[in-house]
Amino acid sequence: MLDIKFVRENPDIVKENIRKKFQDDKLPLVDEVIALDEKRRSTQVRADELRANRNSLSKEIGNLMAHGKKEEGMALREQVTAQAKELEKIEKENAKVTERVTQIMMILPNIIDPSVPIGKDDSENVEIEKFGDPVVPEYEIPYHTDIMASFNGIDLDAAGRVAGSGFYYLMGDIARLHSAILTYARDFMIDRGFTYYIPPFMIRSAVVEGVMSFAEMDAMMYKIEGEDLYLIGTSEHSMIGKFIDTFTNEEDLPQTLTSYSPCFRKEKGAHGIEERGVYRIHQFEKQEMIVVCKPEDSKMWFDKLWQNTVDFFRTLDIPVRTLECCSGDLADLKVKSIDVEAWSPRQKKYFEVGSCSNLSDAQARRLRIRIKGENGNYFAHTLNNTVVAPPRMLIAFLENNLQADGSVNIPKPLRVYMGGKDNLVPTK
RNA sequence: GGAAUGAUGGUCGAGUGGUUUAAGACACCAUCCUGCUAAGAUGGAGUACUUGAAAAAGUACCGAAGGUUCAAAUCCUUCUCAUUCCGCCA
Repeated sequence: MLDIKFVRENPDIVKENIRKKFQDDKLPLVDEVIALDEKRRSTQVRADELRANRNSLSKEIGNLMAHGKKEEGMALREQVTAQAKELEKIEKENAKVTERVTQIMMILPNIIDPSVPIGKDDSENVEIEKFGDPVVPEYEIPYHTDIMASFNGIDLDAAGRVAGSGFYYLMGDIARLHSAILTYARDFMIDRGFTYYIPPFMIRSAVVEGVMSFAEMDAMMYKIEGEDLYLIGTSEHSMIGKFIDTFTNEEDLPQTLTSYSPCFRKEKGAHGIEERGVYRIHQFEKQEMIVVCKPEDSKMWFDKLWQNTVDFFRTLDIPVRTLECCSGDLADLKVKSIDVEAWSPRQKKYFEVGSCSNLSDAQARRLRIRIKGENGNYFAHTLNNTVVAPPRMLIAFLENNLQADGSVNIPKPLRVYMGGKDNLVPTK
């Protein structure tokens, strides 16, 4: 969400930005919102005048009544009643205009960072850097569910009967590996100075509506029947929700937080063949990082955040690359976003395992996340990034650590969480 | 889940329809004054929007949203949260 004052003073920048994002249908909204805003301000001035008049007359009525001058009081009362109609009309008009202004401001995209590559859709995203060699071994890498099955580690049939498609049972060493990765990720981020959080896994509709659009909400969120509660789609929802309508003291910044949560997503829409198994599912777990910082620090934090994920995957011997979202693929609230993708030796390509976003002050303005500063108050900058999200991450882990004999290497940092084992041997 | 009580500024706390411009205290900031582990005096200080070059002014905000009224912190309705008691429970 942009600052209406910025739009008023820089309509050309706002329009140019819309063009860069290939959303030309939104161009007329800029002039519309500027005109509406002007109208809103003029009606507010009139309404304030009327209210000021009413306040002073009411006070006089009070005085007159107190001194027993009933008739004079009644006369004034009629005056106030007379202008009440105009006030009501103006208030209604003002509310209507304000609603439309807010509506437009919600869909005007944030000004993208100058470094963002221009492109229409995800096909024009740009690879930034590769970390580690994307090796394709000579032996065949089976589909990830088959690798898991060789350890007796997955039961999708039973999950289908019990909960439907998009759910899974993980068992034995594979389940333990899943937990080990999350615990390692937690400690990895704590060691880098982040504060560990376990947030609420359900949130109210008011918070949901704050952190996402209605369309996203419909496509993602599970609602609890008979309650005003939704299952979170990511811990970002409850972590950012924590800051809604708050002031944070400048000296308490930056807030560098790492949160664990299960995530629940409807995943409405069609899925390709490579999304079978535990790639795209209704329930997964995620270690996330959230940063709330001063505006001048957000670029620096953005680079630190995605670097954390890259480092994490590299300690587990998984080759990754960073892929920058082009202008057309960038969500409207974001100024810049980089996906971390892991190498799949089976598919011989990279696939998304994390997403790092800088929202500048757009999310903060929308949710009134403010900083109390020495020289006045201002909106914070917010960022979020995935540390790791198994079981999808297990796909990359198993494919990259699979040996010719079907066993799976446990990289050194993970062994302490796996009972000291340095490899897993298939049961069949 | 049932019942009772409550929610007021940075903190405590007064306020049951009209000199409330939210009293008072504590904490805070500025200035002044005073020779002693600091006290005192005066003043200032919230958030948002609007008008204005500025000084300043106006409006709204007493948990939230509605309502009644010329006028609401105060009355009415709904909701949220907290505390206590009972019940249930890992």
